[in-house]
Amino acid sequence: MPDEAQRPPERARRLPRAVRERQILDAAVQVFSRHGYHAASMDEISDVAGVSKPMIYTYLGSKEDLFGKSIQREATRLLEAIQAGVQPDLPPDMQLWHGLRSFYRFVAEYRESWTVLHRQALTVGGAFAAEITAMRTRAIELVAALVVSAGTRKGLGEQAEFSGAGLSAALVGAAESLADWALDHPEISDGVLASWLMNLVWLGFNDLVEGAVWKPSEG
Amino acid sequence: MPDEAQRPPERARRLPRAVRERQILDAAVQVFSRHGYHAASMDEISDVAGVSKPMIYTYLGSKEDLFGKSIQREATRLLEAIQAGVQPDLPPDMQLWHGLRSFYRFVAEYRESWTVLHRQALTVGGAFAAEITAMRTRAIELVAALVVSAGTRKGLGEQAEFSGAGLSAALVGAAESLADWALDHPEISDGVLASWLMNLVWLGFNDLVEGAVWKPSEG
DNA sequence: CGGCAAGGCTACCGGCGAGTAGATAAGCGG
DNA sequence: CCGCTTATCTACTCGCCGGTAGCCTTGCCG
Repeated sequence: MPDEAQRPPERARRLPRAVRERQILDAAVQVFSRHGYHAASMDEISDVAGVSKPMIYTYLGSKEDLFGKSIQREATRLLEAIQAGVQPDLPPDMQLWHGLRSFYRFVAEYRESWTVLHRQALTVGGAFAAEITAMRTRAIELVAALVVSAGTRKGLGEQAEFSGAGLSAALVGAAESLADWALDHPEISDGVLASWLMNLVWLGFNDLVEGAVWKPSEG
Repeated sequence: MPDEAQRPPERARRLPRAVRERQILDAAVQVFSRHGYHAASMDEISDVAGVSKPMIYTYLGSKEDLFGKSIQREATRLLEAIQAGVQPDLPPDMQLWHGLRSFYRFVAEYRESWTVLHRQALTVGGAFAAEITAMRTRAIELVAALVVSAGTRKGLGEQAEFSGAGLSAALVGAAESLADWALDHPEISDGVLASWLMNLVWLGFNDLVEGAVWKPSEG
């Protein structure tokens, strides 16, 4: 089979800059998610991307730049995925439910994105850690708003408002931890995962053992 | 002030091996918790410990050995702190309550230990990550046992048992996340933190907004 | 008071990996 | 078909850091 003439030389087919940049970012996310920032080498990233090292430097700058751009792209993806699934005019519990489902769908589909954001980004001190922490804080505040909203809607917002920040931090942590757990149990659907969390935090264990089960009232 | 004669020469006072080993481990935990495994340098650790680099190698072995021993010591401390606070003959909710309080007390007192265990240990692939993951899994299973025990005690263990693993993972994640949050809010006592979690997971938000509040039934 | 084990140090090696210099080739405009 | 822009490579430099060789020194023990 004379396929050598047909298939152009395996490596280094000339491609427009934008495409190469995307490939490099893909490779970077993959390698960073596997080894973390410090243990990842530019050589391995260039290997995975299928280009040579200088390309990375001419297109995307230093290792730190590259990491920053990787983080930024994945963070944007995550936020957009969640925002796409949430409808702001629904009641708080339904908003949370849809947000959680979108979140777990994203984690399942882009597990490397999630890993690099959740685990690796904090291990580089400085600006990135701050950026990630800020993003996480926004998420917590968003959840806190939902909680307070649900609380005041039923009266007695006092207690809920007081401990809202801490509780929301705990809830976000629970969601993240369950996401990690779900990576090892891909057979569990995002709907089930979200339901577990809703039962855990919205109804609570006590209601659960008494037989009450929360489930989406519509859609 | 003639204090030079009284105070023996600042550096390199001769000390027995056991003491030096402790100092080096203290320094290692401190530096590892600040920079993570890869970004930490043996030079900085030796600086902080107040000894020269070869001492570390003669006493505690390679960088990886040193990290392993640091992890091991801190993990043991954490486990002992928690076990010291828990009484196995109490009902499940009280056991969880006391365990959580001990946990938060430990994190507040040894924040560097917590950081190195929680954040940094996973960034070194291989044996350490596995060890830490195993420890965490044991914690999750322990909590799961409590949950199932509480569930069957009230009848209807079916549902609780089915989702117990995932829920426990979420609960442990919530506890960890709240611990991180508490690092930035040292004015919140361990009792309050533990109470929040108990309300979150044992009674649930729903009961909370309806006015019910869990509190320790004795001591 | 002398010797010797244990404590401790300075000064170095070697490799790995970030980052670069400078050459080469492929396609597009004329 | 000619050149020039842009994509791309090979092959290097250089500093940092894990790890070590060899030497000094303190103080206990007889």
